[in-house]
Amino acid sequence: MKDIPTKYNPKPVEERWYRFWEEKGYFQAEAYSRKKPYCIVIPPPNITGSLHMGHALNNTLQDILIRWKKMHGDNALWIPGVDHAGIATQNVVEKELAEAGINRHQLGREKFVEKVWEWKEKYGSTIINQLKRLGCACDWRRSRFTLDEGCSRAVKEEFVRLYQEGLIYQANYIINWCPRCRTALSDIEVEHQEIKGKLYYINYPLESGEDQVTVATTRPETMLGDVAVAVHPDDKRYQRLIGKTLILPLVGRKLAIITDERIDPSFGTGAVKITPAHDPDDFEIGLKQKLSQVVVIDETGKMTEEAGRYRGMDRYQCREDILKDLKSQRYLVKIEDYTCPIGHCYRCHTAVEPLVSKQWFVRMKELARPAIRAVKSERIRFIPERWTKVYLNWMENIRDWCISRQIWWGHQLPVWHCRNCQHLNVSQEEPDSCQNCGSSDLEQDQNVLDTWFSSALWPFSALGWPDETEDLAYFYPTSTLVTGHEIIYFWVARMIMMGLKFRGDIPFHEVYIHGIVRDREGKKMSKSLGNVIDPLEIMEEYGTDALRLALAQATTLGGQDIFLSRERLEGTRNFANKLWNVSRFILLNTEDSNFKRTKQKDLKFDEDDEYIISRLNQIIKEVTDSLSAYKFSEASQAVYEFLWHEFCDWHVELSKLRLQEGKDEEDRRTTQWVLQYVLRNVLKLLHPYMPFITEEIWQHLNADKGSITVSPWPRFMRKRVNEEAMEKARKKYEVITAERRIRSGWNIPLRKKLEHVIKPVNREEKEILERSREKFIQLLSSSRLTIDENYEPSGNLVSEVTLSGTTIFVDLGEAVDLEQEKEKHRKEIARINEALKKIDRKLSSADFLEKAPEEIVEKERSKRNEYETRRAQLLKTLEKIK
RNA sequence: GGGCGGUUGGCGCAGGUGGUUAGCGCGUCACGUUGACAUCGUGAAGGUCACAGGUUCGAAUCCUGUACCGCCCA
Repeated sequence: MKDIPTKYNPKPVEERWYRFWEEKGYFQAEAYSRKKPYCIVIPPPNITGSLHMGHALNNTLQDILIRWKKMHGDNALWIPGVDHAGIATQNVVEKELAEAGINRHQLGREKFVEKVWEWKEKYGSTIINQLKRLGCACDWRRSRFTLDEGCSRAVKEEFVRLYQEGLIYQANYIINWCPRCRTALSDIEVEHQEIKGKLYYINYPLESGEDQVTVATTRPETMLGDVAVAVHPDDKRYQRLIGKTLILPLVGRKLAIITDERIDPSFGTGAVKITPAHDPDDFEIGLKQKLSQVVVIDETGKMTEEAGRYRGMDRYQCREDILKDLKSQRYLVKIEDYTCPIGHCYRCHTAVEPLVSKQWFVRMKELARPAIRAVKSERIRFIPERWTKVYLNWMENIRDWCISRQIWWGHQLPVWHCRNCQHLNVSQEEPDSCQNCGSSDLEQDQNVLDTWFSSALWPFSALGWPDETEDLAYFYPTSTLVTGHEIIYFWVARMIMMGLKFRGDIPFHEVYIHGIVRDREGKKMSKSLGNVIDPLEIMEEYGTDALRLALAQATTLGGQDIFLSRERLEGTRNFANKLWNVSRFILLNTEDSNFKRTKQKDLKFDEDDEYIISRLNQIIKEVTDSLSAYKFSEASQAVYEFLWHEFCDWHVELSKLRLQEGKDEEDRRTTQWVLQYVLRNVLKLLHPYMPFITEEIWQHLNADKGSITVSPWPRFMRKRVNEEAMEKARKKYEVITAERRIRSGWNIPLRKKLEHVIKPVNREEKEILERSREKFIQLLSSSRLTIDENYEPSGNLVSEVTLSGTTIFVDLGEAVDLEQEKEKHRKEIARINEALKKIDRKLSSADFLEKAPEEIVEKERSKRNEYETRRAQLLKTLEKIK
């Protein structure tokens, strides 16, 4: 303990204490406790993932809540786990195979899935280990995987029940198809990006040859699948043509000119080609008007047989060829620049192709209804509140959910097709024979389910569902969900729907939505932009606690996006070092005391003690209140300010004199006790944010077993807040600050001792200052100190005045030019005059006196008095300067 | 096109329910190596709170509109 280094070194500390916590089982929670449950389920990171800043933020906030609640006395459980991430994981393994020159089809489904499991065993725990480095207090015994045995049963249960209730159906419908991943995607898995493209105007001649219609399109290659041309029914330009027939250029197909309300007359020419097989809007129109669907692009993005001589061509190459042909045959009228949103696969960013395909869907309206109610009735609360609207807006316009994916990694549908009678056998276990015809010629559906279909169950599947476990009974509904706004639709909404559906209860009470981590320029951090700040690198360089504190401090109540920079991290690292060093000081100066055995009644607190204990209590309240309201930043800021700028800057400095041995033993013991008392409480308040350094110091302080992790959270004690003592102490600190302004103004270093005269503004202040005479002599570096209410300044004196009007004079000894001193005072007087004018304006307004609350008026009056007193002092001093 | 946010000193941000001498961190300037800490200390400079109206005794804070920036949905 004697050789505590002057610099905090995070690395060994972090390794040591995380192991210790795990070994002691501090993160474990059981259902049988009589304590209040507090439960968070982790937003399961993707098994292919590696910790990025978004994870770091998300999990830091959860860890803060868990650690705080645990100290607060709740039975806090944080359930960890990972997500099997169907498409993403399959992509990763396929890529690996491709390097060896193999594709999954050569391997076959079974072998491929085996390979993915192997991959999972090998790399799937990367992110878990990174979460441990971050300090996460998860109950790792309970770690779950969305594809483990229990979750798989849960998914089957979910599917079968929804199917039996008619909420799952199979249909031929236009869906979003990723030609690279070769699978269907749900609507929200498509990201729209504005792409600079062209708008092509093409002439479609009338069958009669007497006229033509110009249509505008951004995707000319889809014209091969055109089955009609549509205009708005009220569009005057086309009235005479409605019902007539056009000939599709290059193809020769006959197209009817139809009308539809959905056509926007201001787009292009107001006449739109209709391609039901390749455009979602056209698909709807096609259904309504019973048009045929001509499929011209296949699942690989190539042109089909229907495309005639363009068959087999890539969709983009086909576009070029079509344009060339249209041009040479004089059908192409003009080309305009046009920017339009193009859907891209959220996993691989390939442009999505709308395709008609047979897929499985969940009927959402009925599931959404109770989920809307749960939020509207405030049984579930979003924080910040504004996300409620975002959630409701989506839920109220919800569309059916395409849940089947044409990949191999995931939950295969519990559906068996009868090859004999085509009956669909839907059941948890594989049936021996068809329930309809008894045939044993069955084949399981090849599709797997959307990963979110299993994530939707997470808050209860992670607690044991479909079994009715004690955990489920005790911890469900969970308490808080912490996540980013980008997955409100994907995950939050679906958990609410499924929770209500299968548990008859909400999955969580509160949803805390935090911002997205962005770089200095406000861009979202991403590998492709090369602007990532790697949290692992940061932990290495600045320490985990510094990273955590920086992230927590960067959050706002409004859930604004977060900007992270190295400067900010330097700041929190420095703070950790400050904490380290003040602890070092206290440890070195309290070695001969015993905090635990000291009784408060044997101590003698002075004003400075009262001040710091009062402030500590206010901070305890502030931190506790802030955390209760998810004000992560405010809470940490409060301790930060308190520790550094009140405790270190003032109290510790004032303590130094009192720690001298052989002077006043009682005072010395008191000082030691207060230093430890404040430090211990500060460590606790900081522990949720900075678990490692606080544990390290805590262990030094206690030098015995136990852990700060399970120490009780500080309690706010109103009676320890002594307003009067705080007021008095502040008066003292102001005098010292005033003297420092003098030194700074005249460039006098502290090492040079000076003669000081303090002229207290009144008897009361005189008493306060007298009591701290010794402390003043030390802090002011005074060779002689006079405190005199009736002091009449003379000689080469410079001075400063406090807010209340107490003046401190310093004799500069030799003759100095006092012009700048006079100017300073004049300026100050002028400033006071301005302030007084403003106050007088208020106080002379009848309206103000009449309508403003009495206490506000009173405040203005006392402000006025203070200003006047101060001005009087300044004027008096000014007069004496010659 | 609809919706949601943002606009406060050079930079990044705080400032629920109106009354503060408008705060904080970084940066800047000056001084400083007093054994906890130079990852430090002391002091200082720097803001018509985007703009225009309105409500009010009183607006950074509430209302309306405008401008610019960002995000989401269609």
